Amino acid sequence: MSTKNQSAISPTRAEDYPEWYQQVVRAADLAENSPVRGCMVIKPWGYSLWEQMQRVLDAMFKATGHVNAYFPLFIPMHFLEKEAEHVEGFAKECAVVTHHRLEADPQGGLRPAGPLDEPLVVRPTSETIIGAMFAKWVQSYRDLPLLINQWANVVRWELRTRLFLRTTEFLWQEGHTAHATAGEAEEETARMLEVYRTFAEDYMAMPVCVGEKTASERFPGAERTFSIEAMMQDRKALQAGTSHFLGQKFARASGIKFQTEAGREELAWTTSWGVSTRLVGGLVMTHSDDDGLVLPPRLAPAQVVLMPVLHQEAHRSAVLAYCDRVAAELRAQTYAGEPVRVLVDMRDQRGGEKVWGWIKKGVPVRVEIGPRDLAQDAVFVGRRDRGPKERGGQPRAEFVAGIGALLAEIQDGLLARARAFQAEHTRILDSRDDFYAYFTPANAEQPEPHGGFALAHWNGDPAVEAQIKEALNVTIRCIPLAGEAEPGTCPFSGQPSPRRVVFAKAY
RNA sequence: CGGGGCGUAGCGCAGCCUGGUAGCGCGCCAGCUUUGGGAGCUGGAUGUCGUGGGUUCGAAUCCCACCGCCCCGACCA
Repeated sequence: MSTKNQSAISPTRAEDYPEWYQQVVRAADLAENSPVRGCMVIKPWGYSLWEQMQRVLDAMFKATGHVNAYFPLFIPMHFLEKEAEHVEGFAKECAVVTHHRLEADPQGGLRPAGPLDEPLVVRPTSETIIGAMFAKWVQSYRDLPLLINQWANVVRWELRTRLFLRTTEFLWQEGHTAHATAGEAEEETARMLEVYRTFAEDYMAMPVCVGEKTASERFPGAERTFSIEAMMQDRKALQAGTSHFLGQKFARASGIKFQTEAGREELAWTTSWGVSTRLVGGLVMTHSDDDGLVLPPRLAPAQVVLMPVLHQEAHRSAVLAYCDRVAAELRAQTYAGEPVRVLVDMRDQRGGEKVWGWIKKGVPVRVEIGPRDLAQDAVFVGRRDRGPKERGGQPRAEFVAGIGALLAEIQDGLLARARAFQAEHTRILDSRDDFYAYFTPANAEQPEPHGGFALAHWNGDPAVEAQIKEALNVTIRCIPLAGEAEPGTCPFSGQPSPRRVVFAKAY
């Protein structure tokens, strides 16, 4: 087969962005749809990517004083009823278990038997059950702060799903903490938001806007919700992580009380924060190109893949030995304080197929090693952040010694490119007309990529927010925390505005 | 749940308008050839044409209902 496709992924981003996303996920073998509607099977390459994320985040949580625990999947239904806003927010999307036994039915199938006294809700999030446990664990101010995280699956019965971005069941971590004072809980909320920002930018190479949510976008039951918002290549915003200051609402609902040093009984102040497998989707849509996935080195399950060229039997053992040597030398090198992750692809497959396979899987550095390289003590190197044809020979020792720097260069390059993209599609807008024009595609039938982030003034009125959402499907992604608050005039209401907020279409 | 598109071999699709008993590409299997590159040739295996009903001598094709998938909305991490 001759090479006729210009790119490995079809359609391209420009042709059909949603379809491109699905094809990238598939071509990289990250995940596929399951027999159960809305759920996904995460395949080994996708899961190892999630494992990399888990590993880094888990270390960051531990470094900030948190410990892991595990709470049950099932929540007694009446627990959900404890916090009014929380019920309202999640009731619609809860899966409910009502039976505990199956028996044969007359048609030869199975039917549920043994109804439960009280139905169990499959956790959509664990505030309520963790709150119930915290209430038992917290007696004294000496028990605070209580800093717990759990890695778990949760279920939210969504109407519309997309691999990684929104699935019925997804994997995540949820941190839950209890504190003696509002100030400490607010500090915790900010601290974890900063952990997420660091992770997104330094590891995922995904620049984010950090800010607070408006009331309408707030977590059900939270007093304040903060998020990191990233821009995907179709210029839509992706909420990539959230951190909530829950005030005393859940403490009141669950009875998390403690005695102060003075002997008074007080309600604790709680927080919760989480990121999910949605981050994988965000990673895909931030860096990938029309040839498939592009992984930032710090999270790539394999940072370098070695592909021995084994055409002639006569050279086979020598090439393999050389390959092993290069692999060992690379593994002895470090990048970002860790040994370089090297994978040797020994599969009996045609060279071109193998190369394209790893391009589509996004491995940062590809190395082809054949007899010719061996003879010259060299390697043949390709970078995922460059074109597939842009590759060349290099002395072995030089390549090995420079691998850490090369990976750093790729990582930094991806972040810089993503930052430039975000900056390019962020506008300061001061008139209603400009705003509407910015978010209206020229061709409504086949909308071309348009819009982005708009920094505009807002008077703080939810009605104004709702009206914009209604008209343009554009929402306030966050009220940015960074930078000086610059007062101005809300172009939608003509009223004064304390500062600019970030508007965008969102996932 | 509304609007649009689509369910035919493992994957991607043609065939449907104008009914006659299923085809292409890739993949897979075998053999030979090739080898710094998503290989070439030859041969081969693989389909209750989403499900159920109807019309008909005959349905992938026409009609009805249902199910599922994708996109755009409503809802959401």
